[in-house]
Amino acid sequence: MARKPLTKPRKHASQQRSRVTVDALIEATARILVKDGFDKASTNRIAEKAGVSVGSLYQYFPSKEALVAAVVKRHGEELMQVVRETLAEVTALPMEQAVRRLVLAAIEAHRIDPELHRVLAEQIPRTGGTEESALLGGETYALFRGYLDAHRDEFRPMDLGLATFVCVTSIEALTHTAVVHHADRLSDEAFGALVDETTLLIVRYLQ
Amino acid sequence: MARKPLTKPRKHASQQRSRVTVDALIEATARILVKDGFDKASTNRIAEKAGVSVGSLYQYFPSKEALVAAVVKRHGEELMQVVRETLAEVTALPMEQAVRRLVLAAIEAHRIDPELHRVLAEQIPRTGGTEESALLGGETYALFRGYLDAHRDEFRPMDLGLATFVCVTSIEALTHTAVVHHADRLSDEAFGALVDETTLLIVRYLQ
Amino acid sequence: MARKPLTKPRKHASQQRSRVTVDALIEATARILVKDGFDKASTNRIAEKAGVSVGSLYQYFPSKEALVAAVVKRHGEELMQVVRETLAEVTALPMEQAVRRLVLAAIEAHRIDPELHRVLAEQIPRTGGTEESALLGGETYALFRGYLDAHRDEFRPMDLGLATFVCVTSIEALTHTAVVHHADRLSDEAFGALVDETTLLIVRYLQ
Amino acid sequence: MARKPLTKPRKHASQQRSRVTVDALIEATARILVKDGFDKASTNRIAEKAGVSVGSLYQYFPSKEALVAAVVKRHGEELMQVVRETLAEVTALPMEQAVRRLVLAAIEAHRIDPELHRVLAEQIPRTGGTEESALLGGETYALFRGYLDAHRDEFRPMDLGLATFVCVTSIEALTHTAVVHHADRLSDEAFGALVDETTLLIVRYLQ
DNA sequence: CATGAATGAGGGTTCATTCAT
DNA sequence: CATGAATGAACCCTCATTCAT
Repeated sequence: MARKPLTKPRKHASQQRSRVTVDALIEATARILVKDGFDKASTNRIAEKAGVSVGSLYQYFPSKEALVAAVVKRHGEELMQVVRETLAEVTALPMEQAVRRLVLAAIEAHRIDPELHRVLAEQIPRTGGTEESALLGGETYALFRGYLDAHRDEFRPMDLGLATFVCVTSIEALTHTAVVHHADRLSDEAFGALVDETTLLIVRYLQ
Repeated sequence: MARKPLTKPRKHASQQRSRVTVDALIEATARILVKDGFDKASTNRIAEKAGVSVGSLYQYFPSKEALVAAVVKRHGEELMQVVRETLAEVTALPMEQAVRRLVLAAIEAHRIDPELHRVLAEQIPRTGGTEESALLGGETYALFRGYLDAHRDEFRPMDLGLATFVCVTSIEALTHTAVVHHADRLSDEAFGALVDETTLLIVRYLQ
Repeated sequence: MARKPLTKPRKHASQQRSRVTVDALIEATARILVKDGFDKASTNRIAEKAGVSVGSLYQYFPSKEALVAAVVKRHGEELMQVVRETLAEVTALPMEQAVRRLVLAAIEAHRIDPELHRVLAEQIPRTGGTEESALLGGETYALFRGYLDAHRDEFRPMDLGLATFVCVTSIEALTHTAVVHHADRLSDEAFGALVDETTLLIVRYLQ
Repeated sequence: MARKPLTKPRKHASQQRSRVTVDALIEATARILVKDGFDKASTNRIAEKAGVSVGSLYQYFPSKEALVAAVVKRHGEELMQVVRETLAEVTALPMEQAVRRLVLAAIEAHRIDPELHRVLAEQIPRTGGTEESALLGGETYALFRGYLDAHRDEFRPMDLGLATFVCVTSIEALTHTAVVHHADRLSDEAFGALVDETTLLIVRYLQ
């Protein structure tokens, strides 16, 4: 009956069995979210698909929201993995190449699980406070800003925070829209062209 | 017996009384969407807030979805109003001024009802096929592309379709994110700076 | 999305607790059907009378129809029990005695639960295809025809199928009408007379 | 709101316009009953099909039940018309011919509107008290009994009431089942054979 | 810990009936 | 009298959550 909106996992799943169960639940949730959407994703179905009982589900997650939050977190971490690695590789590169690599990384990130990305981006009742699309964690901003800061002398003088916002938001939007909404209609060349243009957009903006 | 999810209003509400009721329902839906989110917006509550009975609600809208679709449509038309007017005014202007005006218009459009805009953008189960956020109707693309086409000689040679996509998507994302997610944290100067930067982004890209 | 009217029970209720619940639900449905008729029999009321929650009801039956179908099935099986047993006992008997026993069996069958029989016969939206009043399953025809076939030499030459139809339909109608509609007005002697007459009707017809 | 179960027409529809409206309503009800069944027959739809407003419907009939009762009454009268005429014609005929004519009349009566007959017989919540299927009014019994009485010397001695019950019920059941449930599967010869058999059944019984 | 039967509030929707126009 | 917008009780059904086993 009571329906408290807890959002944190219940336990840290130290044991092996637990870990497996938790993963199965998160994965099942992701799959059902993709197939049926948030509203139709019922905890009973999730538990069933995960091969455990509803009771077990509630052993590890205090609420449906917590489960979804875990999916968001997991997917977000996969995204950040890509972003982090790319930004590390890119530090030494000249600007244009760096930007191009970043754009490619953004596309790659969106392609990890485009369907899931879409559902999470579109129909998850934002659960936290300010959340930057939740999937893009402030870390991306920090990393990118770090890059800009390190290469400050290659650019025109600018407000770093603002420039970061402009670049990150644009790249995110362009790659997201392309991958998530137009992937089927876009040929490889078209994607290539998009990368060129996006790179151009950012490079000219920063110069 | 199949039950198709109708999305069209049930009657055209030609009479006065009807018109008022329909408007009240759409408005109530918008308000409740904002306050409670899509999932918690129940038809009974909407009807109550609109000051009519559920029965009346279903006299004018065949389903909850149709009601929400009407809200999307109404809001979308308000947005398009702004976009259309601005693009008309702007045709004769030199590029930089034109772009600046467009960016301002985009902000203005997002400020019509930012809370509602956010809910519609984020948690409305996309109802149609491809829909570009549904709020941005293909018309925006067409209009902007028309502008680019008319001013082609002021720009570098480019793929018009692609350039339109890049510009529209970027402007949308930047203004949307700023207004919808950071409005409270942004001073007027900050907004001014954002307009400057966005304009710069687009202008340099097109030149 | 289409929503097919399921008619099969949801799970086979193998466990003890389940079995009890399922029986309670079927019994409650039967009782409410008798008291209020089909239209007024609501799932909530049925659940309440069965002493379980609506949720439980839907755990075992996917729809109201399925529940009613279960009642029909249960009652039909009780009827067939009587019919089957009687026809087995009767094979060796001379015709008149056999027919008399059959008529008595028909009355007995209708008396199992006359009120329920009436509602089922009268107001249950026929759920299957051709359904012979659904309560009388084709089996009765087959059994009776078997009897006629085995005793063929005692009768006049005739179309077995047609004769079966005539006999079964007549006996059913006479006993049904008597028990279901006139039980209160009929004395025991009157019933005795009815049995005599019905037997006479059939015997003379077959000779 | 209030839902009183009145059953009598509201006015006698003396005026011409009224008569037409009332007929249209009854006819519309019959058609919708056939097409959608009792549960799906809504007063709004009936009114629409009849080409009048719901308001007008309630001007002439105090409730949905009254409307259905009127349909039952009208159909019942059409049946009785046939029965009455036939029994009048038949008085002078020798028994076998008389019975054969009666059986044919019963078939004819069921063929007036078999679909409607079926719905009325099967799914109309019996609205009155004892009602003999309501469609068969006691008059049939009286008329048939009259015939038996008049020809008493041609038959064996018998309880007239009981014999009437047996004959009327059997003929009704056989013709009803044949026409309403097997009409499509029965050839003309099959119907002929059925008439022969039914006649035989009754004649032998009475002799 | 796991299980899954049980719960019941609440959701979307329909429809007989009324009543202001 | 006719109209049809409005009403709202009631219906069927779902699903997050609990708890006895």
